[in-house]
Amino acid sequence: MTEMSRNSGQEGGQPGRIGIGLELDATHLKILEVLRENGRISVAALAERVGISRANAYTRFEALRADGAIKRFTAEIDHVRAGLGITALIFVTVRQQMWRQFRAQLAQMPEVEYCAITTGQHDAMIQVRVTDVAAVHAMVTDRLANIPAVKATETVFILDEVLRRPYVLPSDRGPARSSRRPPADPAAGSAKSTGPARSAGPSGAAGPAGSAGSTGAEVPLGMMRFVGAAEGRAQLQQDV
Amino acid sequence: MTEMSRNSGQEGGQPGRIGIGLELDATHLKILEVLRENGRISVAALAERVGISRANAYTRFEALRADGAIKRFTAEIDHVRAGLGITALIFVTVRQQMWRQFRAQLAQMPEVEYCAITTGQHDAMIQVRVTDVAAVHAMVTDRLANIPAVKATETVFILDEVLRRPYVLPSDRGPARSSRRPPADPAAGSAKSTGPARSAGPSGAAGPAGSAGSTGAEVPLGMMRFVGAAEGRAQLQQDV
DNA sequence: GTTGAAATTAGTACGAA
DNA sequence: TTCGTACTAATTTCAAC
Repeated sequence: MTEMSRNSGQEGGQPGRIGIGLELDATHLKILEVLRENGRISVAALAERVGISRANAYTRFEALRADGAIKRFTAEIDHVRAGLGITALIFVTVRQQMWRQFRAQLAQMPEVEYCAITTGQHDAMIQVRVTDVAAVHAMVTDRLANIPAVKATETVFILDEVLRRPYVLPSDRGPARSSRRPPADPAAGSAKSTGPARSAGPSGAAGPAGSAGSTGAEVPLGMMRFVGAAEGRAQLQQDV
Repeated sequence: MTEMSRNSGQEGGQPGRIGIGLELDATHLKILEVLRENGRISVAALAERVGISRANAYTRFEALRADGAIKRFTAEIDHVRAGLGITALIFVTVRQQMWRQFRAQLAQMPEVEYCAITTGQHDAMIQVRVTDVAAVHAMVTDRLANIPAVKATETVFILDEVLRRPYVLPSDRGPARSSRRPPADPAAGSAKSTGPARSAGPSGAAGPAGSAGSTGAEVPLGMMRFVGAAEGRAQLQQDV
């Protein structure tokens, strides 16, 4: 039930046409802005905060949900408090003919919180949350490695999560536009920055810590270093 | 009063010791389980679904929030629908004396949805959502590259987000070590409005009564390939 | 798209098991 | 602690403007 798909789950859209089942105006975005920071706000309070009538707020609220612009409401849980103190990223190289199998296996792994298919050196990145480092090891060697679709993995620990915004919205950038200079934030109730100081290894099990290293290569200004796609799947990174 | 005005800071914690202000029992986890899939469920419905009284549910609900186990409630938004069709990961190498500056600059970038400090070749990974590919380029070259703290970057595009779970919980893993077992998701009442906007569907089947689980901790750290700091990324191929 | 009133529900308090 | 109930305040719905 946590599956996602490229088209982001259409409901009101016609086949063959990705996208707009509902034209989102500034008010819609404002609603989303409030809702992403306080998913439990009452519609009445929401209306007041957005500056519209309650009935209007109800209508739009329902429309956003029915349209799929709001996918669901969720509680952000402190995973450390919940007993999952270790977070790791596993970069996976997948045999290109076995994507389906790979995805199917992923669904069987409850410790996986997020998985994205990427360009670059690897094919996918998965984020896992577990109780201890040993569990990461078990996950990688016992489970991932046993999937034929998995050709190679590379694991990295997360030492701290500096920032997590509920969901980025275009309004954060001012008038929804492309790449140009962002004007000042309007009424963007800027996301309260996630508190720092949450280490991934309070139990001392932080694994290979430290990142003293430097790869040396200075960034060549004006030149962005895109990593090419691995083996026959790419096509997203020109336009630079 | 559904405002999130409650302070999410410590309340039950003693000074000098960050840690368990609240012992989470199976009921607490069950509450979290429901809440992460339907953050707008009413406490009454939550109580029914968890199998406790309404008063008890209110008490625990507030305790979880005050304790910080629940950090906040948020709406998951379809970023494509919202106008942000491009997602990218930027791996950043940071000059080690300038972390503070780096973090400060991050807060100024609204397109950043997530940032984690990692072990491995790079020091941080940031996830950005923008309208188009050019915006990624602008972001990396105009903004990131201008931060003195940033020594180098590496960018990768996300082609598809295969799965995102609201938040992983220990109960997902069941009591014992995991094998291959589907989590048996008891479909959340996230469907369309079935009555009041905050309802979650009455008395769904109780979820899997998983208890606090621990993954087998006696796995010897062996052949897993942890990426150390600053080691070159030369070797990529390795069958685990 | 807005306001106002009715019906329902949510949140709180308190005694009992 | 947890439950059950009664009471008060708030929310949602539905009407008319």
